[in-house]
Amino acid sequence: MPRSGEAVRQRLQRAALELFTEHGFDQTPVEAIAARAGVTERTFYRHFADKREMLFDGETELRDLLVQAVAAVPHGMKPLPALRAAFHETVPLFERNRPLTEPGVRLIAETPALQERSLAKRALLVNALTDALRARGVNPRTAPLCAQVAMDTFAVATHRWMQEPSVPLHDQLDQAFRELRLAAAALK
Amino acid sequence: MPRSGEAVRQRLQRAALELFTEHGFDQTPVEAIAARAGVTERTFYRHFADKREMLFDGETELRDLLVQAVAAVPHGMKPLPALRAAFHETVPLFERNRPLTEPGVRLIAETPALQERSLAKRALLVNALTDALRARGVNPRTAPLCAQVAMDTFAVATHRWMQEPSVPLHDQLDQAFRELRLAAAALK
DNA sequence: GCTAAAAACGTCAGTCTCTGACGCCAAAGA
DNA sequence: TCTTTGGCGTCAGAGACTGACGTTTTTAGC
Repeated sequence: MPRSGEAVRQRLQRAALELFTEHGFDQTPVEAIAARAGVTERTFYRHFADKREMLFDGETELRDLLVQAVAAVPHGMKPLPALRAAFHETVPLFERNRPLTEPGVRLIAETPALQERSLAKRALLVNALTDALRARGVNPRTAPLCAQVAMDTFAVATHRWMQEPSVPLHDQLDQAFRELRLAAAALK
Repeated sequence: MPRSGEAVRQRLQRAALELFTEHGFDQTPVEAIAARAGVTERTFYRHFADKREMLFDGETELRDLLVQAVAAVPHGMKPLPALRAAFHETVPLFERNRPLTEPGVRLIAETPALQERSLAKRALLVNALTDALRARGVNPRTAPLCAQVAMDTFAVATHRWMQEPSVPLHDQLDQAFRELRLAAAALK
Protein backbone atom coordinates (compact mmCIF):
# COMPACT_ATOMS: atom_id res chain seq x y z
CA MET A 1 0.00 0.00 0.00
CA PRO A 2 2.11 2.91 -1.23
CA ARG A 3 1.85 6.26 0.45
CA SER A 4 3.49 8.64 -1.95
CA GLY A 5 0.67 11.16 -2.14
CA GLU A 6 0.11 11.26 -5.87
CA ALA A 7 -0.71 7.56 -5.93
CA VAL A 8 -3.43 8.08 -3.33
CA ARG A 9 -4.88 10.90 -5.38
CA GLN A 10 -5.09 8.76 -8.48
CA ARG A 11 -6.60 5.85 -6.58
CA LEU A 12 -9.25 8.23 -5.24
CA GLN A 13 -10.07 9.46 -8.72
CA ARG A 14 -10.33 5.95 -10.13
CA ALA A 15 -12.46 4.75 -7.23
CA ALA A 16 -14.75 7.77 -7.48
CA LEU A 17 -15.27 7.40 -11.22
CA GLU A 18 -16.12 3.72 -10.80
CA LEU A 19 -18.57 4.27 -7.98
CA PHE A 20 -20.13 7.31 -9.62
CA THR A 21 -20.82 5.53 -12.88
CA GLU A 22 -22.19 2.54 -11.00
CA HIS A 23 -24.41 4.11 -8.35
CA GLY A 24 -24.57 7.75 -9.41
CA PHE A 25 -22.94 10.83 -7.93
CA ASP A 26 -25.52 11.58 -5.26
CA GLN A 27 -25.78 7.96 -4.15
CA THR A 28 -22.04 7.65 -3.55
CA PRO A 29 -20.81 8.84 -0.14
CA VAL A 30 -17.29 10.14 0.11
CA GLU A 31 -16.72 7.49 2.72
CA ALA A 32 -17.25 4.78 0.09
CA ILE A 33 -14.77 6.40 -2.27
CA ALA A 34 -12.15 6.65 0.42
CA ALA A 35 -12.75 3.07 1.52
CA ARG A 36 -12.24 1.72 -2.02
CA ALA A 37 -9.05 3.75 -2.30
CA GLY A 38 -7.82 2.27 0.97
CA VAL A 39 -7.83 5.60 2.74
CA THR A 40 -9.88 7.66 5.21
CA GLU A 41 -12.58 10.16 4.38
CA ARG A 42 -10.41 12.88 5.90
CA THR A 43 -7.65 12.15 3.40
CA PHE A 44 -10.08 12.64 0.54
CA TYR A 45 -10.59 16.23 1.60
CA ARG A 46 -6.84 16.76 1.78
CA HIS A 47 -6.61 16.03 -1.95
CA PHE A 48 -9.84 17.64 -3.18
CA ALA A 49 -11.61 20.74 -1.94
CA ASP A 50 -14.98 19.01 -2.13
CA LYS A 51 -16.76 16.05 -3.65
CA ARG A 52 -17.43 17.75 -6.99
CA GLU A 53 -14.01 19.17 -7.50
CA MET A 54 -12.37 15.85 -8.36
CA LEU A 55 -14.33 15.69 -11.63
CA PHE A 56 -12.75 18.91 -12.91
CA ASP A 57 -9.05 18.35 -12.65
CA GLY A 58 -7.99 19.21 -16.19
CA GLU A 59 -9.58 22.64 -16.02
CA THR A 60 -6.52 24.45 -14.71
CA GLU A 61 -4.37 22.82 -17.36
CA LEU A 62 -6.80 23.89 -20.06
CA ARG A 63 -6.95 27.41 -18.67
CA ASP A 64 -3.20 27.85 -18.60
CA LEU A 65 -2.87 26.49 -22.12
CA LEU A 66 -5.62 28.78 -23.35
CA VAL A 67 -4.21 31.92 -21.76
CA GLN A 68 -0.79 31.12 -23.18
CA ALA A 69 -2.30 30.53 -26.60
CA VAL A 70 -4.09 33.87 -26.56
CA ALA A 71 -0.87 35.65 -25.66
CA ALA A 72 0.97 33.88 -28.47
CA VAL A 73 -1.47 34.96 -31.19
CA PRO A 74 -0.01 37.47 -33.69
CA HIS A 75 -0.47 41.13 -32.82
CA GLY A 76 -3.19 43.10 -34.52
CA MET A 77 -5.63 40.23 -34.72
CA LYS A 78 -9.15 41.10 -33.57
CA PRO A 79 -10.47 39.54 -30.35
CA LEU A 80 -12.77 36.86 -31.73
CA PRO A 81 -10.36 35.61 -34.42
CA ALA A 82 -7.64 35.56 -31.79
CA LEU A 83 -9.77 33.48 -29.45
CA ARG A 84 -10.74 31.14 -32.26
CA ALA A 85 -7.07 30.60 -33.02
CA ALA A 86 -6.37 29.97 -29.35
CA PHE A 87 -9.12 27.38 -29.15
CA HIS A 88 -7.65 25.59 -32.14
CA GLU A 89 -4.46 25.22 -30.12
CA THR A 90 -6.31 23.23 -27.48
CA VAL A 91 -7.69 20.66 -29.89
CA PRO A 92 -4.84 18.16 -29.37
CA LEU A 93 -5.46 18.28 -25.62
CA PHE A 94 -9.08 17.30 -26.18
CA GLU A 95 -8.33 14.63 -28.73
CA ARG A 96 -5.76 13.07 -26.42
CA ASN A 97 -7.99 12.98 -23.34
CA ARG A 98 -11.15 12.06 -25.17
CA PRO A 99 -11.67 8.50 -23.90
CA LEU A 100 -10.71 9.59 -20.40
CA THR A 101 -13.17 12.46 -20.19
CA GLU A 102 -16.10 10.71 -21.84
CA PRO A 103 -17.50 9.03 -18.70
CA GLY A 104 -16.98 12.29 -16.85
CA VAL A 105 -19.08 14.39 -19.21
CA ARG A 106 -21.89 11.85 -19.15
CA LEU A 107 -21.85 11.98 -15.37
CA ILE A 108 -21.91 15.77 -15.38
CA ALA A 109 -24.76 15.83 -17.87
CA GLU A 110 -27.04 13.81 -15.60
CA THR A 111 -26.10 15.38 -12.26
CA PRO A 112 -27.41 18.91 -11.58
CA ALA A 113 -24.85 19.55 -8.85
CA LEU A 114 -22.05 18.76 -11.28
CA GLN A 115 -23.58 20.93 -14.00
CA GLU A 116 -23.44 23.86 -11.62
CA ARG A 117 -19.79 23.29 -10.93
CA SER A 118 -19.10 22.85 -14.63
CA LEU A 119 -20.66 26.23 -15.36
CA ALA A 120 -18.60 27.78 -12.59
CA LYS A 121 -15.43 26.36 -14.10
CA ARG A 122 -16.42 27.75 -17.46
CA ALA A 123 -16.91 31.16 -15.85
CA LEU A 124 -13.38 31.00 -14.46
CA LEU A 125 -12.13 30.27 -17.95
CA VAL A 126 -14.02 33.25 -19.29
CA ASN A 127 -12.45 35.49 -16.67
CA ALA A 128 -8.99 34.24 -17.55
CA LEU A 129 -9.65 34.84 -21.24
CA THR A 130 -10.93 38.32 -20.47
CA ASP A 131 -7.68 39.16 -18.70
CA ALA A 132 -5.70 37.68 -21.56
CA LEU A 133 -7.59 39.84 -24.05
CA ARG A 134 -7.01 42.97 -22.00
CA ALA A 135 -3.33 42.14 -21.85
CA ARG A 136 -3.40 42.18 -25.65
CA GLY A 137 -4.77 45.70 -25.62
CA VAL A 138 -8.37 44.80 -26.37
CA ASN A 139 -10.95 47.34 -25.24
CA PRO A 140 -11.44 46.49 -21.55
CA ARG A 141 -15.14 47.13 -21.87
CA THR A 142 -15.81 44.69 -24.69
CA ALA A 143 -13.30 42.05 -23.59
CA PRO A 144 -15.75 40.23 -21.26
CA LEU A 145 -18.35 39.99 -24.00
CA CYS A 146 -15.87 38.63 -26.52
CA ALA A 147 -14.47 36.09 -24.09
CA GLN A 148 -17.91 34.88 -23.06
CA VAL A 149 -19.23 34.60 -26.59
CA ALA A 150 -16.14 32.79 -27.81
CA MET A 151 -16.31 30.37 -24.91
CA ASP A 152 -19.92 29.56 -25.73
CA THR A 153 -19.06 28.98 -29.34
CA PHE A 154 -16.27 26.68 -28.25
CA ALA A 155 -18.64 24.84 -25.92
CA VAL A 156 -21.11 24.31 -28.76
CA ALA A 157 -18.31 22.94 -30.93
CA THR A 158 -17.08 20.47 -28.32
CA HIS A 159 -20.64 19.42 -27.52
CA ARG A 160 -21.29 18.58 -31.16
CA TRP A 161 -17.92 16.86 -31.37
CA MET A 162 -18.91 14.59 -28.49
CA GLN A 163 -22.10 13.55 -30.25
CA GLU A 164 -20.69 13.29 -33.78
CA PRO A 165 -17.16 11.93 -33.49
CA SER A 166 -16.84 11.67 -37.26
CA VAL A 167 -16.34 15.42 -37.72
CA PRO A 168 -12.95 16.63 -36.42
CA LEU A 169 -13.00 19.18 -33.61
CA HIS A 170 -11.13 21.65 -35.83
CA ASP A 171 -14.00 21.61 -38.30
CA GLN A 172 -16.62 21.84 -35.58
CA LEU A 173 -14.84 24.92 -34.27
CA ASP A 174 -14.73 26.66 -37.63
CA GLN A 175 -18.32 25.73 -38.30
CA ALA A 176 -19.54 27.10 -34.97
CA PHE A 177 -17.68 30.38 -35.39
CA ARG A 178 -19.08 30.66 -38.90
CA GLU A 179 -22.58 30.30 -37.53
CA LEU A 180 -21.80 32.94 -34.93
CA ARG A 181 -20.70 35.37 -37.61
CA LEU A 182 -23.78 34.74 -39.73
CA ALA A 183 -26.16 35.07 -36.80
CA ALA A 184 -24.56 38.32 -35.65
CA ALA A 185 -24.53 39.74 -39.15
CA ALA A 186 -28.32 39.75 -39.11
CA LEU A 187 -28.37 42.16 -36.19
CA LYS A 188 -28.21 45.59 -37.78
CA MET B 1 -48.52 34.70 14.57
CA PRO B 2 -50.39 34.11 11.31
CA ARG B 3 -50.17 30.73 9.69
CA SER B 4 -51.33 31.38 6.18
CA GLY B 5 -48.34 29.92 4.34
CA GLU B 6 -47.45 32.80 2.08
CA ALA B 7 -46.80 35.06 5.05
CA VAL B 8 -44.28 32.59 6.43
CA ARG B 9 -42.55 32.43 3.09
CA GLN B 10 -42.15 36.19 2.94
CA ARG B 11 -40.93 36.39 6.53
CA LEU B 12 -38.31 33.76 5.70
CA GLN B 13 -37.13 35.76 2.71
CA ARG B 14 -36.90 38.99 4.66
CA ALA B 15 -35.10 37.33 7.56
CA ALA B 16 -32.66 35.60 5.25
CA LEU B 17 -31.78 38.76 3.33
CA GLU B 18 -31.19 40.62 6.58
CA LEU B 19 -28.98 37.93 8.09
CA PHE B 20 -27.12 37.31 4.84
CA THR B 21 -26.21 40.95 4.35
CA GLU B 22 -25.18 41.23 7.99
CA HIS B 23 -23.13 38.08 8.55
CA GLY B 24 -22.70 36.69 5.04
CA PHE B 25 -24.32 33.71 3.34
CA ASP B 26 -21.97 31.01 4.57
CA GLN B 27 -21.99 32.32 8.14
CA THR B 28 -25.78 32.20 8.39
CA PRO B 29 -27.25 28.83 9.37
CA VAL B 30 -30.73 28.00 8.15
CA GLU B 31 -31.65 27.57 11.80
CA ALA B 32 -31.01 31.29 12.40
CA ILE B 33 -33.20 32.29 9.45
CA ALA B 34 -36.05 30.12 10.63
CA ALA B 35 -35.70 31.42 14.19
CA ARG B 36 -35.94 35.04 13.09
CA ALA B 37 -39.00 34.17 10.99
CA GLY B 38 -40.59 32.48 13.98
CA VAL B 39 -40.68 29.00 12.47
CA THR B 40 -38.69 25.78 12.52
CA GLU B 41 -35.79 24.84 10.30
CA ARG B 42 -37.95 22.11 8.85
CA THR B 43 -40.50 24.64 7.67
CA PHE B 44 -37.79 26.49 5.76
CA TYR B 45 -37.22 23.43 3.61
CA ARG B 46 -40.93 23.13 2.98
CA HIS B 47 -40.88 26.53 1.26
CA PHE B 48 -37.49 26.39 -0.47
CA ALA B 49 -35.68 23.47 -2.04
CA ASP B 50 -32.40 24.51 -0.47
CA LYS B 51 -30.63 27.43 1.15
CA ARG B 52 -29.55 29.03 -2.14
CA GLU B 53 -32.85 28.75 -3.90
CA MET B 54 -34.55 31.53 -1.94
CA LEU B 55 -32.29 34.12 -3.59
CA PHE B 56 -33.58 33.26 -7.06
CA ASP B 57 -37.31 33.58 -6.86
CA GLY B 58 -37.92 35.94 -9.77
CA GLU B 59 -36.19 33.65 -12.23
CA THR B 60 -39.26 31.69 -13.23
CA GLU B 61 -41.21 34.92 -13.75
CA LEU B 62 -38.43 36.28 -15.96
CA ARG B 63 -38.26 33.03 -17.90
CA ASP B 64 -41.97 32.93 -18.61
CA LEU B 65 -41.99 36.56 -19.67
CA LEU B 66 -39.00 35.99 -21.94
CA VAL B 67 -40.43 32.91 -23.61
CA GLN B 68 -43.69 34.70 -24.20
CA ALA B 69 -41.88 37.71 -25.63
CA VAL B 70 -39.92 35.53 -28.07
CA ALA B 71 -43.13 33.93 -29.27
CA ALA B 72 -44.74 37.34 -29.75
CA VAL B 73 -41.99 38.69 -31.98
CA PRO B 74 -43.05 39.25 -35.63
CA HIS B 75 -42.49 36.31 -37.96
CA GLY B 76 -39.53 36.34 -40.25
CA MET B 77 -37.21 38.10 -37.86
CA LYS B 78 -33.79 36.47 -37.48
CA PRO B 79 -32.89 34.76 -34.16
CA LEU B 80 -30.60 37.38 -32.63
CA PRO B 81 -32.80 40.38 -33.51
CA ALA B 82 -35.78 38.47 -32.16
CA LEU B 83 -34.01 37.76 -28.89
CA ARG B 84 -32.86 41.36 -28.63
CA ALA B 85 -36.46 42.50 -29.03
CA ALA B 86 -37.58 39.99 -26.41
CA PHE B 87 -35.00 41.26 -23.94
CA HIS B 88 -36.24 44.80 -24.47
CA GLU B 89 -39.63 43.59 -23.30
CA THR B 90 -38.19 42.60 -19.95
CA VAL B 91 -36.68 46.01 -19.22
CA PRO B 92 -39.70 47.25 -17.21
CA LEU B 93 -39.47 44.18 -15.01
CA PHE B 94 -35.87 45.01 -14.18
CA GLU B 95 -36.49 48.70 -13.65
CA ARG B 96 -39.37 47.96 -11.31
CA ASN B 97 -37.49 45.44 -9.15
CA ARG B 98 -34.21 47.30 -9.20
CA PRO B 99 -34.01 48.42 -5.55
CA LEU B 100 -35.28 45.03 -4.44
CA THR B 101 -32.71 42.97 -6.31
CA GLU B 102 -29.72 45.19 -5.59
CA PRO B 103 -28.74 43.63 -2.24
CA GLY B 104 -29.29 40.23 -3.78
CA VAL B 105 -26.86 40.70 -6.65
CA ARG B 106 -24.20 42.06 -4.31
CA LEU B 107 -24.61 38.99 -2.15
CA ILE B 108 -24.37 36.69 -5.15
CA ALA B 109 -21.27 38.48 -6.41
CA GLU B 110 -19.35 37.80 -3.23
CA THR B 111 -20.53 34.24 -2.57
CA PRO B 112 -19.14 31.48 -4.82
CA ALA B 113 -21.92 29.06 -3.94
CA LEU B 114 -24.49 31.61 -5.06
CA GLN B 115 -22.60 32.38 -8.25
CA GLU B 116 -22.82 28.73 -9.17
CA ARG B 117 -26.56 28.71 -8.66
CA SER B 118 -26.88 31.94 -10.60
CA LEU B 119 -25.08 30.40 -13.56
CA ALA B 120 -27.33 27.37 -13.34
CA LYS B 121 -30.39 29.58 -13.45
CA ARG B 122 -28.99 31.37 -16.47
CA ALA B 123 -28.50 28.01 -18.15
CA LEU B 124 -32.15 27.18 -17.56
CA LEU B 125 -33.06 30.46 -19.21
CA VAL B 126 -30.87 29.61 -22.18
CA ASN B 127 -32.61 26.26 -22.54
CA ALA B 128 -36.01 27.91 -22.46
CA LEU B 129 -34.92 30.43 -25.08
CA THR B 130 -33.55 27.63 -27.23
CA ASP B 131 -36.92 25.90 -27.19
CA ALA B 132 -38.67 29.19 -27.94
CA LEU B 133 -36.41 29.74 -30.93
CA ARG B 134 -37.04 26.26 -32.26
CA ALA B 135 -40.76 26.84 -31.90
CA ARG B 136 -40.26 29.83 -34.20
CA GLY B 137 -38.74 27.60 -36.84
CA VAL B 138 -35.12 28.53 -36.20
CA ASN B 139 -32.55 25.97 -37.27
CA PRO B 140 -32.51 23.53 -34.34
CA ARG B 141 -28.76 23.19 -34.63
CA THR B 142 -27.94 26.88 -34.31
CA ALA B 143 -30.68 27.72 -31.83
CA PRO B 144 -28.59 26.86 -28.73
CA LEU B 145 -25.72 29.05 -29.90
CA CYS B 146 -28.00 32.00 -30.59
CA ALA B 147 -29.78 31.68 -27.25
CA GLN B 148 -26.53 31.41 -25.34
CA VAL B 149 -24.86 34.33 -27.08
CA ALA B 150 -27.91 36.54 -26.72
CA MET B 151 -28.16 35.70 -23.03
CA ASP B 152 -24.53 36.64 -22.49
CA THR B 153 -25.04 39.93 -24.29
CA PHE B 154 -28.04 40.59 -22.11
CA ALA B 155 -26.02 39.74 -19.00
CA VAL B 156 -23.31 42.19 -20.03
CA ALA B 157 -25.93 44.88 -20.53
CA THR B 158 -27.55 44.37 -17.13
CA HIS B 159 -24.17 44.20 -15.47
CA ARG B 160 -23.15 47.55 -16.90
CA TRP B 161 -26.57 48.94 -16.01
CA MET B 162 -26.00 48.00 -12.39
CA GLN B 163 -22.72 49.87 -12.27
CA GLU B 164 -23.73 52.89 -14.34
CA PRO B 165 -27.34 53.66 -13.45
CA SER B 166 -27.28 56.84 -15.54
CA VAL B 167 -27.53 54.96 -18.86
CA PRO B 168 -30.98 53.35 -19.37
CA LEU B 169 -31.10 49.60 -19.72
CA HIS B 170 -32.60 49.94 -23.20
CA ASP B 171 -29.50 51.79 -24.35
CA GLN B 172 -27.16 49.35 -22.63
CA LEU B 173 -28.90 46.53 -24.47
CA ASP B 174 -28.59 48.14 -27.88
CA GLN B 175 -24.98 49.06 -27.18
CA ALA B 176 -24.05 45.51 -26.14
CA PHE B 177 -25.70 43.94 -29.18
CA ARG B 178 -23.92 46.49 -31.36
CA GLU B 179 -20.59 45.43 -29.90
CA LEU B 180 -21.51 41.82 -30.52
CA ARG B 181 -22.20 42.53 -34.18
CA LEU B 182 -18.95 44.42 -34.62
CA ALA B 183 -16.87 41.78 -32.88
CA ALA B 184 -18.41 38.98 -34.92
CA ALA B 185 -18.01 40.90 -38.17
CA ALA B 186 -14.22 40.64 -37.74
CA LEU B 187 -14.38 36.85 -37.89
CA LYS B 188 -14.20 36.06 -41.59
C1' DG C 1 23.48 5.00 8.23
C1' DC C 2 21.45 8.18 11.55
C1' DT C 3 18.67 11.88 12.85
C1' DA C 4 15.55 15.78 12.48
C1' DA C 5 12.38 18.46 9.81
C1' DA C 6 8.43 18.16 6.76
C1' DA C 7 4.77 16.14 4.52
C1' DA C 8 0.99 12.70 4.46
C1' DC C 9 -2.27 10.23 6.96
C1' DG C 10 -5.47 8.60 10.90
C1' DT C 11 -8.56 9.69 14.62
C1' DC C 12 -11.93 12.28 16.94
C1' DA C 13 -15.29 15.67 17.63
C1' DG C 14 -18.22 18.80 15.86
C1' DT C 15 -21.18 21.95 12.73
C1' DC C 16 -24.23 22.39 9.04
C1' DT C 17 -27.30 20.98 5.17
C1' DC C 18 -31.02 18.32 3.91
C1' DT C 19 -34.57 14.36 4.31
C1' DG C 20 -38.07 11.03 5.89
C1' DA C 21 -41.61 9.73 9.18
C1' DC C 22 -44.95 10.77 12.39
C1' DG C 23 -48.22 13.51 14.95
C1' DC C 24 -50.68 17.87 15.93
C1' DC C 25 -53.53 21.74 15.02
C1' DA C 26 -56.00 25.13 12.38
C1' DA C 27 -58.78 26.15 8.45
C1' DA C 28 -62.15 24.88 4.70
C1' DG C 29 -66.09 22.31 3.24
C1' DA C 30 -70.16 18.93 3.86
C1' DT D 1 -70.61 19.77 14.05
C1' DC D 2 -67.76 16.50 11.79
C1' DT D 3 -64.36 15.40 8.41
C1' DT D 4 -60.74 16.38 5.47
C1' DT D 5 -56.82 18.88 4.01
C1' DG D 6 -52.65 21.45 4.40
C1' DG D 7 -49.19 23.76 7.06
C1' DC D 8 -46.30 23.12 10.87
C1' DG D 9 -43.50 20.95 14.90
C1' DT D 10 -40.72 17.22 16.58
C1' DC D 11 -37.55 13.68 16.19
C1' DA D 12 -34.03 10.88 14.17
C1' DG D 13 -30.60 10.37 10.92
C1' DA D 14 -27.49 10.46 6.75
C1' DG D 15 -24.04 12.91 4.54
C1' DA D 16 -20.74 16.89 3.48
C1' DC D 17 -17.30 19.25 5.29
C1' DT D 18 -13.71 21.38 9.06
C1' DG D 19 -10.47 21.97 12.93
C1' DA D 20 -7.28 20.01 16.19
C1' DC D 21 -4.13 16.75 17.47
C1' DG D 22 -1.28 12.71 17.30
C1' DT D 23 1.20 9.29 14.38
C1' DT D 24 3.70 7.58 10.57
C1' DT D 25 6.29 8.01 6.48
C1' DT D 26 9.35 10.41 3.54
C1' DT D 27 12.99 13.52 2.70
C1' DA D 28 17.14 16.13 3.69
C1' DG D 29 21.34 17.00 5.96
C1' DC D 30 25.22 15.38 8.36
